[in-house]
Amino acid sequence: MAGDLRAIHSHVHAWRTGIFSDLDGAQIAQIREHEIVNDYAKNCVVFSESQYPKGVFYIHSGKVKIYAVGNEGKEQIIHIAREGEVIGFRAMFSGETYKVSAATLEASSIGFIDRNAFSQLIDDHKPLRDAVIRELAKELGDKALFITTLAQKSVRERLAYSLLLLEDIYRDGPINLSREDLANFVGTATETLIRLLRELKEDGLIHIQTRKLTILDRDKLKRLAGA
Amino acid sequence: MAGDLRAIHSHVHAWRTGIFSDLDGAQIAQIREHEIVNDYAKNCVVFSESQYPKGVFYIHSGKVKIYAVGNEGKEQIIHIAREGEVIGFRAMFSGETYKVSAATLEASSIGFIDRNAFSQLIDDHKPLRDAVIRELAKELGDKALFITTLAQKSVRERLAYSLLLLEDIYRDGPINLSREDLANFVGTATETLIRLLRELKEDGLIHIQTRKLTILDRDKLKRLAGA
DNA sequence: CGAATAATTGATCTTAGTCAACTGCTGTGG
DNA sequence: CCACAGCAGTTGACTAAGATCAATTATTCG
Repeated sequence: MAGDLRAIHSHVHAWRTGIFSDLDGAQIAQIREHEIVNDYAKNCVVFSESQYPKGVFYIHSGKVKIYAVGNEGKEQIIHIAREGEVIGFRAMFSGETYKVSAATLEASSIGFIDRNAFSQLIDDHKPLRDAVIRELAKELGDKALFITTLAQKSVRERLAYSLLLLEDIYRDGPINLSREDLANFVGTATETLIRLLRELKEDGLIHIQTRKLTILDRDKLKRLAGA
Repeated sequence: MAGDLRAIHSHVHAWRTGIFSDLDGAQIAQIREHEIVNDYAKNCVVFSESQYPKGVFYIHSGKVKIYAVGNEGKEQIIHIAREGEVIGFRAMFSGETYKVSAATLEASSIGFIDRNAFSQLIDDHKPLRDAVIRELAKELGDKALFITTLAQKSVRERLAYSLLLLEDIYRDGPINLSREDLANFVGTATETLIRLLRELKEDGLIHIQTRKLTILDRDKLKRLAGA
């Protein structure tokens, strides 16, 4: 019973974030009609580069990495999506294939909404449409910052910046990523990442328990990431 | 008189690119009613980071760099816009301040369209709305590639890739940028950029005439830019 | 309990950034 | 029209950040 309550709570919460946040109950019910929910294990591909998108994905629970693969096979993680986020609509709107892939970082429950249904919903509901445009615009602003950070900052600064981003994404628990994924998010080699993590630990900025990272001194990290 | 003809021609052409490309004559006329055109000299700021957007800018002629300034004052050029492009709508839709600045790279003629007028146009014209969403989505895909390139490729590869992008932007003449701007586009130091340019010249891939760069061997550049 | 996979460490090497000096344009006023 | 100031471009020497390679130790999972 307690389990059910938690499930319901997280469900309600999820629909209150991201681009669906402005919709009322009736509209959400309408979306639900077109939604097929699937459970994904850890490390499952949700969609893959160069496919044509057939719809969008709504994350009910779990975490999904959005990444591009460079031509030496190295992943660059562009974004980590959490519950409440809709993913995969970029390509749907551009009319192109996916330029990125998506894979679960942990067991996740993800709904699929057919592209026609979603297009229809967007045409019919101005708030949803505005939310989609706002979301696209916001992400584009985020990417400008990401590009600048990548181009101008040292790996150490980028790591600090990334940890702060990740703390928000993993807001209800410790950051939980493989060293490789973390390195691919920061944009560095795994070995370099490990060395820098150790430095941060020795300086008392973070706590490390194998895969689980906790931030201890947010202010110092911010200073390290910025200026 | 010949001057007038050229002006008209370039004008007509400009409206045929970018997000306005799907509009018919009547719709363009309607936009024109709300447009104020200004001439900008070289190196003029069009809009600036942390301002609140009051509308969007339509480039009739000229080139505009869109850039972010890192906290050591170094510019990172995110995009170079050419005639036909609408700039500054990202921030307008996100409801935030500009996250980037825009400045002319050469003398340019740029129209301003008030935010209310533009919003109205978007709500009224589904094709324009779709074009805006498509454009935002497309740019987001481009940024994913840009991020991956920046994170995984050497400066040499990035330079090759950048030159190919720039060739398309400067499609009607040689690439014409200061060494500093080019370096800030590639994401490297000016000195490094100069050394690599010389190598490309010595290998016969490009031709250099002070500020003007021409690509001689597109295929080799593509190979250099990476698979 | 191993086998497989992930994490860590050390040593080495390369790339690209920084600093400093110098050259060569460009445009402006005498 | 030329000189010169100021800025853009170029070059060299040096340095350091970070990648790569190779080996070793933890973890995890069947």
